[in-house]
Amino acid sequence: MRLKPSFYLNPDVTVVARDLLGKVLVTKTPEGKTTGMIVETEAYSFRERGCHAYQNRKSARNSVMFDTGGVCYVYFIYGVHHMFNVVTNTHGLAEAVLIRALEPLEGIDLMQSRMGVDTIKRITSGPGKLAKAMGIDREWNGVSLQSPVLWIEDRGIGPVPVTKSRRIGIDYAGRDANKLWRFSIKGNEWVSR
DNA sequence: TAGAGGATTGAT
DNA sequence: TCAATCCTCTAC
Repeated sequence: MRLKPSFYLNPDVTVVARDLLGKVLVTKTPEGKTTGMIVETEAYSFRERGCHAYQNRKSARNSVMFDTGGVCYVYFIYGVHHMFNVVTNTHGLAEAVLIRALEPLEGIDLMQSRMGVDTIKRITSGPGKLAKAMGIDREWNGVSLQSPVLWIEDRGIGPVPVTKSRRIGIDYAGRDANKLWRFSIKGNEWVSR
């Protein structure tokens, strides 16, 4: 069952990040449908330095973060990778959850062909890789999670055991880099390295 | 308008 | 540990 718009409006982005674990991300493209269970996320808020929208800094790139929760925020980085985020909270309060790893469920053949490999292991274990495997690029920026080509659904997996840790790659954020805002399913073999 | 650097990855 | 590689932001 597809997550309702209200799910994304929670004023605490860390709660959404945790609750997304065990949910299933679905994309549909002309090539086909791919799905994967979310096993690792990170929370970002305008209130802290690790975030693109820190201190409400708004730009052409991150403007989608200021939208009402329930759309996706996709950006290109390092000249190589796309990052897929879920925007949360109400309009004007820029918060988002970065999806860092999935457990592939359906459309695995398609994911493998997009990645140019024939193994299932580690094809979605990292934010850059899962965006590629799911066929997501910056053309998807701002797309609603209620759209017919992109959504997240609850398959009744229920509460999962959660591991909290520091976020990755934001050493420049000073004290905020120490926040335990990375969430993963405890013991899951599909989390990023 | 030029220059620096980034919410990463995979190979060395 | 380092290069790939390009878009965005900042400063001039």
